[in-house]
Amino acid sequence: MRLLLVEDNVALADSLLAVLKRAGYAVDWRADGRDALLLGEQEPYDLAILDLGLPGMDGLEILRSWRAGGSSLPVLILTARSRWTERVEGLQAGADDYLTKPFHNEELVLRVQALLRRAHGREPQTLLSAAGLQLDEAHQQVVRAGQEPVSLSASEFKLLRYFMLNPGKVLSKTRLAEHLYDYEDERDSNVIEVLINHLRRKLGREAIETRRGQGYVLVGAGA
Amino acid sequence: MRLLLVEDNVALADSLLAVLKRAGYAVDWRADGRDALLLGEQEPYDLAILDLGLPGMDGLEILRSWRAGGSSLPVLILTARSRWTERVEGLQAGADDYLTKPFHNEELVLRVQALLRRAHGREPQTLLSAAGLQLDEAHQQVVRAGQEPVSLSASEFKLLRYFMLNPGKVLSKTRLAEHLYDYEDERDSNVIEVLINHLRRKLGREAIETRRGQGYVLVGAGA
DNA sequence: CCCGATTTTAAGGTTGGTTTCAGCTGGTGG
DNA sequence: CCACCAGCTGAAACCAACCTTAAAATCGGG
Repeated sequence: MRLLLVEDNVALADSLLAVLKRAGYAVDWRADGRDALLLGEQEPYDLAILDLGLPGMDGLEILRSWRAGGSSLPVLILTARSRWTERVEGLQAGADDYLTKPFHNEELVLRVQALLRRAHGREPQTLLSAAGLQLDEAHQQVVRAGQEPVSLSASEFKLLRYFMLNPGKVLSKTRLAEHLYDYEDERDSNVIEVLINHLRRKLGREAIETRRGQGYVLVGAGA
Repeated sequence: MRLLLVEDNVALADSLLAVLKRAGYAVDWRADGRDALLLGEQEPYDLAILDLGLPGMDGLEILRSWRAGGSSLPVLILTARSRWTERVEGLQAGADDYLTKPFHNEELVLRVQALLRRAHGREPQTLLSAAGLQLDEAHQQVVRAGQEPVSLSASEFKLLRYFMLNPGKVLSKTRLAEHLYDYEDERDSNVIEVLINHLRRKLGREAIETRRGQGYVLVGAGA
């Protein structure tokens, strides 16, 4: 699967590139609107992710130009603003989906998957792999190299996917909770600790390391 | 794989062409019925997609003419109407499958794949089978290995077919609803649960497993 | 227009994942 | 060496997701 990412903020683009590549996509990145316009016309991408508010040429213009040229390339729009009219404008210009910043990386990956599935027809093989684990979205289970598949509950799955999208990174309990409950204000509870416990039980004690006072890390399984 | 697309609506044809090409097929497109008739007789296509209600010559006539000439070219019919009698008429004329507009691109590609697989002998003839079940498109029935056929209502059928096209995969209620009601926005209801209940009643309780918070899976009938 | 079949809504019961809780463990700084 | 506190863990309580049934709305054929 080849994606085109059009985003002028370098830091954000870097992070998105990493996330998308880890999710198994081949991604090209352009910061300039005109470049992107041409590239999208010439190369056979499966999907484009388009930021609005670009230098050189606005995202909506690019999109309209592609559509005018008869392209049916699936397009996911990113924008900082969340006004309802903007959303409508984007969809009218021919966008297939719309995501407002800030967003969770996971949500981006989910939307990309949904769009590819819908537009492209065939279910892309979605195996997210990191740290000696393979996460199978289709079957909602994990496989440790050479072992039986382990089935996970909904929140265990969501948490593990977050870890696997950020392997080797220390993730604080606050951040994990925010991810799990979409910005809900923090309660005084140890839910995360319990879930971590469940995951360790299913994946092996050593899979997730504790960094006292900082958070947790998903570590590579030996290999 | 060479496909022939016969469709007079230019916009729709464009979009279908894009989708099918992206799915890896070489597609020729004809808008006129007579052209298509000749082309289908002369060229060695692997499959034809035929719209009903064409200028020049109706889709059903083309199909009947091909069949009269002894062709066994797999044919997938597209139509705007959804009446049950039409469906039967199409299948009796020699169509191999039948798809009513509007439909998801995803579904079109899935059906094309299924038809090609079937035609190339990799699957038992004329029946979609998975998980110990066989789906009889012509009669809207399912057969469980070695048992009486069970007839299904339209939506039960549609849902079950989606399950059988994705055996072993976890399908969320949202996704099932999207598939059932082509793009209609999500209503707050338990239709899917009720339908699942009906299917379980007809296929056996264990045929569909529930993954709490994630969706449902069609499981193989124990071998 | 009427009748039977199908689809949708609604309501109450059930269940298993989620959350809480209470006691425990072990690292850390004084 | 001790006290403290972050994190661990088993089990109980809770609640949203799910199931089931039945009645109401809708559809399709005659």
